[in-house]
Amino acid sequence: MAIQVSTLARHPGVRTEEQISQLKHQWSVYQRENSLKTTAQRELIVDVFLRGSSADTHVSIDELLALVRARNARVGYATVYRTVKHLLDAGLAASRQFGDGQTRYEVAGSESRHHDHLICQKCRLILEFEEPEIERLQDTVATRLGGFKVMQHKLELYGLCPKEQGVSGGQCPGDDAQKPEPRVARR
Amino acid sequence: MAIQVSTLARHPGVRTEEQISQLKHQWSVYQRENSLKTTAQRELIVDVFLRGSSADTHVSIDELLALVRARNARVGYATVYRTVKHLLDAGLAASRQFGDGQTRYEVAGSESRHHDHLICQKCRLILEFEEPEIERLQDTVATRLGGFKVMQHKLELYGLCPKEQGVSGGQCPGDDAQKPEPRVARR
DNA sequence: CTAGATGCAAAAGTTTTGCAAAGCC
DNA sequence: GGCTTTGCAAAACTTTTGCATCTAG
Repeated sequence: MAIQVSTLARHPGVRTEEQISQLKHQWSVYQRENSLKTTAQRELIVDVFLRGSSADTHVSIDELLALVRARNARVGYATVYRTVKHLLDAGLAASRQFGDGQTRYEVAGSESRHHDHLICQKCRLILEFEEPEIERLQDTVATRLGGFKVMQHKLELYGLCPKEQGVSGGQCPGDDAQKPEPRVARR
Repeated sequence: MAIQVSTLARHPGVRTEEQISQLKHQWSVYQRENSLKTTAQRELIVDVFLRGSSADTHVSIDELLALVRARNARVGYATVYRTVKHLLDAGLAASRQFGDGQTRYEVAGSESRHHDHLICQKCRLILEFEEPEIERLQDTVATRLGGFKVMQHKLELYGLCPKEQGVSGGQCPGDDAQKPEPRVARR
C-alpha cells in the first residue's frame, strides 16, 4: 500500500496567481511604509521567493541566490540577505532551523495558514502538516503560565519517513545527497 | 498578583546528587562502549555541564567553556566542542536553537522527563514546561501520516513574558544586555 | 608502546558590515 | 540632488579539522 505523502504536504509551490498577487500587495504596502525603493534586484528576489517551486519550499540563502542568479547573474549575497531580512520584517517570510546548519526560509503572510513540520532524520525530507489542535494546546499552556502572552509557536516532529523504516541502508528522496556544491563565491 | 514562574520551570539546576550520579553512570557506560579515555579535561567538562547551575541551563559552547575555564584555564574550544558532541551522542545532551544565533545545549538522559520551551521574544528568557497532551498530539499526526514513525518532537512557544507586556521600553531579566563579551579567544 | 586526547592555529561555513559606485524618486 | 541600494571584499562569528605533542591504559 502506497502512502500518500502528497496529500499531507500543503501542495507546496502550488500557489495560485491570486495568492501571489495578494502577497505582492502585502509587500508593496510594506515598501511604502518603509520608503523602500523599487529596484530590479529586490523585485526579482521577492518574486523568486514568493513563487518558490515545489522543490524550493524552505530555501536557504544559497539556494535562493542560485535561483535568482539563474535569472540575473549580477546579484550579490548581501542583497539577498538584506532582502530576506525585509521579507521577515514584513511578515512575508519565516525562518526555520532544522538542524542542518543552515537557516531556511519559507513563505508566510496572511495568505498562508499556519503549519508545522515533520522532518525525516535519515533523509532530511521536510513535510508540512496542519494541526488545529495545537492552537488549543498553546492556549492551555498560556493559561497555565498565567502571565505569558504566546504569540506563535514552532512544532517540529522528527522521525523516519516510510522509505527509511527498517531499511538499514535504504535510499531515500533526499539521499542522493550530492555534496552541496561549494558556495557560489568563496574566498 | 505575582506570577509564579518558578513553579513552571522544572527547577532548573536543582538536580539532586542522586540524579547526577545516575547521569554520570550513563556517561561511564558510554565511555566504556566507545573506548574513550578518562582525561581531566573531559571529566571536568562533563561535570560542569551535568551540574549546570540554575543560571546555566541551555548553555552555549562559549558559556560552557567560560564555566570550565573558571576551574581550569587550560582547556581549549576544540575540546569542549568534541566533548559536547560525545554528550549528544551519548544522549546526555540535547541541542536547541532558539534563534539567537548560537546553538544551546541542555541536559538530557533517562533521568530527565521531556519538556518544551517558551521563549520571551523581548528579553530572551527561556522557560521550560511539560505538557503531556502533546504526546497525544504527536500520535494523532503520526497516525494521520500513516507511514511515519515519529521519534521525538520540539515545541517552542514564542511570546512575551509578564514583564514585557504593554511595556514599550520596559526592562526585563535578560534585558540588561551587556553586549556579549567578545569570545574568549579570538584571532 | 599505542590508540586516543589535547591545544593551537588554520580552515571552513554562515551572516553582517563598510564603502565607493550606481540607481531611484 | 539626496537618500537608498548594490556588489564587492573584508570582517565577524560559530564550528570543524590538521597536526604535533602528550597521556591514559
